[in-house]
Amino acid sequence: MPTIKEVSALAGVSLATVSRVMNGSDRVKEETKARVRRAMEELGYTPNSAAQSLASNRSNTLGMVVSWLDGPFYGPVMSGVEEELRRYNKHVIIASGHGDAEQERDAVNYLKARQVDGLILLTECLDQDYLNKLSDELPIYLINQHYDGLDKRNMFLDNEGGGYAATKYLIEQGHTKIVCAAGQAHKQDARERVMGYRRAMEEHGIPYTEDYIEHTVFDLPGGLAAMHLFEQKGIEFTAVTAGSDEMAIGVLEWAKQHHLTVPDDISVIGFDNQLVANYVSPRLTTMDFPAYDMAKACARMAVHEIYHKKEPNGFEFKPTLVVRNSVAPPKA
Amino acid sequence: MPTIKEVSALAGVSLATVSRVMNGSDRVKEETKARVRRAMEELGYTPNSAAQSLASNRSNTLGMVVSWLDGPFYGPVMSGVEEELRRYNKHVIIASGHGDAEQERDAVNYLKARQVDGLILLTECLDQDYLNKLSDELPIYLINQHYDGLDKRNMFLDNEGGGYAATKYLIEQGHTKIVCAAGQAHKQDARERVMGYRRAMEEHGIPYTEDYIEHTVFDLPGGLAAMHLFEQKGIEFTAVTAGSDEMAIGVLEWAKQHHLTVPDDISVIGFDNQLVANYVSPRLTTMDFPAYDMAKACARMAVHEIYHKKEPNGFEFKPTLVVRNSVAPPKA
DNA sequence: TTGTATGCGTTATCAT
DNA sequence: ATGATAACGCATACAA
Repeated sequence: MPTIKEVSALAGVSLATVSRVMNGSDRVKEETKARVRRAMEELGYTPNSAAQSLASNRSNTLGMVVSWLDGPFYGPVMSGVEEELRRYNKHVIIASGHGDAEQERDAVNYLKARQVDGLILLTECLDQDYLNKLSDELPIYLINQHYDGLDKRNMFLDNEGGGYAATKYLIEQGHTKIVCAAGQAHKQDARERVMGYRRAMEEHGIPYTEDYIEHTVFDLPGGLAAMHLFEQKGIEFTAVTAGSDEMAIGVLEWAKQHHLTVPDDISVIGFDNQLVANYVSPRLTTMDFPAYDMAKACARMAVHEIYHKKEPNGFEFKPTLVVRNSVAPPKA
Repeated sequence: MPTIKEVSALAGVSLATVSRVMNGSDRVKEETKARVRRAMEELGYTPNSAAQSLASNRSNTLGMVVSWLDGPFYGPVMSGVEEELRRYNKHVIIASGHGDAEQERDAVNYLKARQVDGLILLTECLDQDYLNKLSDELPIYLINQHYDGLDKRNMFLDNEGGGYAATKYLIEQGHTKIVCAAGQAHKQDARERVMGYRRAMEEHGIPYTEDYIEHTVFDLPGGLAAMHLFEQKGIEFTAVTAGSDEMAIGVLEWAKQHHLTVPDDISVIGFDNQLVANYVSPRLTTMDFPAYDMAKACARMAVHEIYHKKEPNGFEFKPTLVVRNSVAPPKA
C-alpha cells in the first residue's frame, strides 16, 4: 500500500502539498496539482482512512441506528443512506436497536465509541430527553420522527397529506361510507394519517362519526381486529382506509372470511407501498412512502452540514398514490 | 475523550501496560490489571479505533457486499452479521452491488480501500476467477455461494435437502402428481432444489417426466409462467413444489385465475419462508431458509479466523419445513 | 504557493 | 512483569 510519502517523492513535492491536493485544494498551483494527481494514479494510491481519522479527529463515518435490520421499511432506507454517503466517500456503520429502548441506547453508545461524526436515527424508542442530550454531543439526524428542538435535522413524511390523499381517492371513486383502520393511537404517524382522513371527509362534506375510526396496531392482526370492531358496532361501509399495507392485508383477510370480494364488494387502500403490497391478491392500491428518497436526502444533508459547514434544512416528503387493484367504485 | 495516557497516569503504570490489559492477556499481574481496569472505568475510557487501526494495521472491520440492500433475503443476513460482529467488538461496513457485476466489483474496491480485514460476500455476479484473485489479497467468506477453492470459508444451504423435504412432505400428504416450478436453470440453488425434488420422487417410486419440471424465474411472474407452461403441455397435477415463495405466490395467482382453491383443489409449497409467506392467503407452507443463523455463523467464523487465528470450517445449513395452509391432501 | 515540524492515540519492539 | 520509545499515515499550524 503506497502512502502519501511515496506520492510526494514521486511528484517531487512535500507531504503537505499532497495532503492539500487530496483535501480539495487549498490553494495549490494547477500544475503541481496535476503532477500530484498523476503520481497518485501511477502508484494506485488510496488514503489510509484510519490515519486520516486520527489526524483530523474525524472518522468520515456516520452511524446509523435502525430499530430492525430486517423490517420491510428499513431496506430502502439503509440502501439510500449507504449509496449517498458512498458518493461523498463517507461511510456508514449500521447498528440495530431491535426495537428495544436499552438496546437502541446501546447501539448509540457503540457508535459513539466508534467516533462517528454524526448519527442518523430511525428509531422508535428514544425519547426527547435523551435525544436532547445526545444532540449536544454530536449532530443527529432523524428520519421519520418528529423532534421539537431539531426540526432542521429532520426528514419526515407528510402523513396527514397521505391520509388525506388516500381518503380523497376513495371519495373520488364514489365512496361515502368510508371507515378508517388506524395504527397505534400513541404513534404520531398513525394519528396524522387519521387527521388526513378527517380532513378529506370534512372537505367533501361527507358525514362520519368517531365510530368510523379504530386505532389498533400497524400489522395484519391489527387490520383484522379493526374490522371486527366495525362489525360489532354494526357500521356499514363500502371502503376502508388502512393505516398501513399490513393492516390493509388484514382487511383483505377479513373480507375473505366473510366471502366478500375486494374490490367488488369492498374497497381497501393501504399505506406505505411495501413489497408485499404487490404480492397479495388483489394487489394493493396504496400510498407510496418514499423511504429511499428520504434516506438519500437525509444523508446528503448530514454530509453537507458535517463536512461542508452548510446549513441543515429538514424536509417533508409527500407520499404518492399507487393505483393497483384493491379499490373500485362502490356497487350501485 | 480520555486516552490511554490518562488511564496510565491514573493507574500509575505505563502506556504499554494499559495497552496490554486491553488486548487481553499477555502476562500482566492480576493486581495491576485490576488497577488499570478501575482507572478505565473511572474515566469512562473507550479506545480510539482509528488509532488502533493505524498502529495495528488492522481496521477491526469486515466489509460486506450484498447484491441488494432491500431484498427480502438480505435483512436477516445483515442483521445476523451485524449482531455477531458487535458481540466481538468488530464492525461491518455494508456496500451494495445492486445486482450488477461492475458495481459489485466497485463495492469490493471501495471496501478494500477502507482496509477491511476481510470480506463477507453475498453476491450474484462475481465469478470464480475474480474471487480467486480476491482471496489472495484478503480473506473472503461466501454466503450462499459455492466456490471450489474456498469450501472452508463457505456457508451454504442444503438446497437439495430442502427440495427433497418439500417434495417428500407433499408425497406424505398423499400427492403423486407433483410438478416442480423451479428458478433460473443457470442458478445453482435452483438446480439443487430440483435435484431434491427428483430424489424424493424417485425414492418413493413416483413416476414423473421432464415435463413435470419447468425452469423459469425466481419471482411471481416466474411462478405464473411455469404454471402456464404446465397447462399448455396438458399436464395433470394436484400439487406444486415452487422454487421460492415468490414463485409459490405466482402459483396462487394462477390458481385464482382458474377459480381453483388452494389448498382444496391444488396444493403449493414454497421455499425460503420470506416475510410475505405469512401475508398471502392462504398462508404459505414453505421451507424455512435459516439466513439469519447462516449469517451469524459466517461472521463468527470470520472473526475467529481473522482475529484469533482459528481454522475456518464452512458449514451447511438445513432448511426446515414450516407448515401453514397451502398444502392439503389431494381430493379423493 | 509550498515546505517543515509536530501531534493524533495506539501497538509493538526492545529493554529492564 | 513492566517501562521507554519508535513507528503507523496523515492533517495542520506555522514558516518561508
